[in-house]
Amino acid sequence: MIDINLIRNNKELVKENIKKKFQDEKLELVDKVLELDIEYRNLKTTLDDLRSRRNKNSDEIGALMREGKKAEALIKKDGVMIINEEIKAREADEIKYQEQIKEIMMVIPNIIDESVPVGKDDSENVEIEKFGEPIVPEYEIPYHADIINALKGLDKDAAGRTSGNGFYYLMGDIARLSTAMLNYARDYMIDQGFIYCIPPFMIRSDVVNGVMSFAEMDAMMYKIENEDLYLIGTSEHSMIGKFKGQMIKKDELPITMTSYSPCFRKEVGAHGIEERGIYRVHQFEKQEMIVICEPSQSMEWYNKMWKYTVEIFRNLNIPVRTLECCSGDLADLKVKSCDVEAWSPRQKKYFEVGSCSTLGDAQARRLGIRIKGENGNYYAHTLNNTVLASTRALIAFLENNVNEDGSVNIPVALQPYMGGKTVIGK
RNA sequence: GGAGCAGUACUCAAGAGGCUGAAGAGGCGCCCCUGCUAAGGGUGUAGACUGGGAAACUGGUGCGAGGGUUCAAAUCCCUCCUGCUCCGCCA
Repeated sequence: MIDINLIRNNKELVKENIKKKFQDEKLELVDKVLELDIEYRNLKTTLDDLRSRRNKNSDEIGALMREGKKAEALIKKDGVMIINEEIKAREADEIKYQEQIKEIMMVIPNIIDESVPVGKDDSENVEIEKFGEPIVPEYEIPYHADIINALKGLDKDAAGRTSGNGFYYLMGDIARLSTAMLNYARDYMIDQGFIYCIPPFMIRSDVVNGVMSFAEMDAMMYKIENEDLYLIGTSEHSMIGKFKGQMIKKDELPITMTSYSPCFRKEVGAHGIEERGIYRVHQFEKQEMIVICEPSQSMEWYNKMWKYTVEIFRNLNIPVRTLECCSGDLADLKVKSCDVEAWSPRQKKYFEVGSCSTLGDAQARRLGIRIKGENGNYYAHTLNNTVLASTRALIAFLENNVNEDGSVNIPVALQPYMGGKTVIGK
């Protein structure tokens, strides 16, 4: 959500930005919202004036009553009632304008950073940098579910019976490996000075509405029956929600936190749950990082944040690359975003394991996350990034560390979390 | 889950239909005193969101959230949320 003042002062910039994102159908909204804004402000002036008169008259009635001049007070009362009727008649419009303006402001995309490449969709995302050699070994790398099955680490049949398609039992060394990676990632972030946090795994609807659109909610969130509670799709939801409506003091910034949570996703839509593996599932676990900082520092943090993820994956012996989201693929709230992708020696291509974003002040404006400044308050900048998501990381890890005989090497970084084992499945 | 009490600005806190956008205090600014470290005296100041205005300034909203009653609500009524105390239940 951008500041409406930006549209008032520089609507060409806003329109230019919309064009860059190939959302030309939204261009007319800019003029529409300006018109509504003018009408709203005119009406507000009229109504405020009426309210002012009501308040003044009411005060006078109070004064008359104290003096015991009841008759005069009664006459004034009638006058106020007329004013009140006038207010009532127009108040609905005032609310209507406000709602219409907000509705439009919610869909006008955030101004993207000038460094973001212009492109229509994800096919035009730009590779920035490769880390590690994308090696394809002599031997064939099996499908990840087969690697896991060979190690007796997966039971999807049983999960199908207990919970349905899209769920899984991880077992034995594979389950341990999944937790080991999460714990390693957590400790790595703690070492970077991030505060570890275990947030609520369910949030109320007002928080959900603050962090995503209705369409997104519908496609992702599981609702608890008869409760105003939703299972989180990522801990970003409860972590950013933590600061909803808060005024943050300067000396508390930057807030850097790393959170663990299970993530629950309906995955309704284009891809759905269609696989026998664990690539796209209803439930996984994730270590996440969020930063809330001064506007001037957000770009610096953005660049630090994706590098943390790269470093973690490199320490797990997984080649990765960073892929910059082009303008058309960038979600409306985001200023700049990149995916960290892991190398798949089986598919001989990279696949997404994490996503790092700076939202500028758009999310903070929407949620009311402000910084107390010396000369007035202002919105903070918010950022989030995947540290490590269990299932995706597991796939990447297994494909890059599996040996020809089906055993899997455990890199040094992970060994303390695997009871000292250097290899599993031998 | 049941009962009782409470929620006021950055913090603590007074207010119990009109004279309250909110006393008082902490905090913060300035000045003074004292001088081995933590305090004393004086004085000033602010406060959230927003409309108009170049500005001075001037309106509106805002006392946990949302409704209602009233000419007028922090104050009365309803619903919800949160906290505390007691009881019940339970890793």
